[in-house]
Amino acid sequence: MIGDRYIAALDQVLELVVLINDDMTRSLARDGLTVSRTHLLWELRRHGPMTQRDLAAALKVSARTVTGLVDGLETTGFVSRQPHPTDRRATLVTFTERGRQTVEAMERGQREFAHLLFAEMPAERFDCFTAGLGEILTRLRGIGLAQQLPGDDR
Amino acid sequence: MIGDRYIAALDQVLELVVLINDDMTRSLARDGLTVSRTHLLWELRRHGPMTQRDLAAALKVSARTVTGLVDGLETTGFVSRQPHPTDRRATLVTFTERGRQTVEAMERGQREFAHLLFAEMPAERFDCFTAGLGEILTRLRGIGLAQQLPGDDR
DNA sequence: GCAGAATAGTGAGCATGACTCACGGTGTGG
DNA sequence: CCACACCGTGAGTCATGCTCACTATTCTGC
Repeated sequence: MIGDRYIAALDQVLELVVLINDDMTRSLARDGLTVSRTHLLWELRRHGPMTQRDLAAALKVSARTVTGLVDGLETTGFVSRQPHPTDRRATLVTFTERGRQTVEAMERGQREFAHLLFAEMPAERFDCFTAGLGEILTRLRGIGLAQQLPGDDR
Repeated sequence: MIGDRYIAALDQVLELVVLINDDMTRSLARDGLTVSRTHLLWELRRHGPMTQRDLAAALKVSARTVTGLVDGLETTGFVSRQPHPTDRRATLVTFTERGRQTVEAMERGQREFAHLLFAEMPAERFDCFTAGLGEILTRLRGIGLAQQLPGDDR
């Protein structure tokens, strides 16, 4: 049956999801980080200093959760809270030197990881793989939105 | 720079990981399940009734965690605890009727999902995609073990 | 210019899932 | 038959997530 090949392919995709997740979690733990806290650092890297409110929106998480994440990152010395220059209600979350260096090191690590995954792959297969991946992503983004609508909007 | 294409491909893979994770979490929540509890149900599906100790080993999780997962699944009526026929220390975790039906429904859902992802993809691209995916998985399995050794053995 | 609405952050309290440590009940090998 | 190993779980901890309530501030509309 042809559908079995699809099942097998989906199993492969799911295994990939698990392996990537585990690998990330493990390597982050070595830096004293968690996945959620790293997402926050990444967002900070992309946007520069941000208010916690903006972080909550960017991470699609409640404001309260951001308070907790920043608490943790502040305790472990990756970020610091600065007063907002014009809005005394808000705080600006900024990198410490250690935080900045850690994120830069992670970027280098990611580059190495990408190389390790793809560098030895024949160019033709790489192109075809990314094409297939892109097609799946497009499809997933579509149904992802479709499935969100009935249950919860947001 | 050629490495940028690898980075872009890795970004795609990471986006896939996130999308799949979110999709799974959402659809499981509709059934009153979580990812962890579903892993347990899956293991039960593959092996039949199991002791909690075996479940802990299969899920790569502490025995205490399994107690909590089974507690939850028992409360929501997916599994039940049965006395072990020969070892009075152990309990056998078995499906309830509802649990069995739910898992079977999930299997059908997975089949549909695989179809939805791949059925419209040209055969040639599908073959090439799965080939690339397989290559990456092989590589990841290798380094996954390699990376475990220095940090933690286990 | 000032009252009331909206916004920013956080305390309190809850659920889940992961861990360790300790402990009681049970099985088993010497 | 006794010491040791093993099964499950209570107790306590940590990290994420949530909501609700509250304070402090800012903005708006009259």
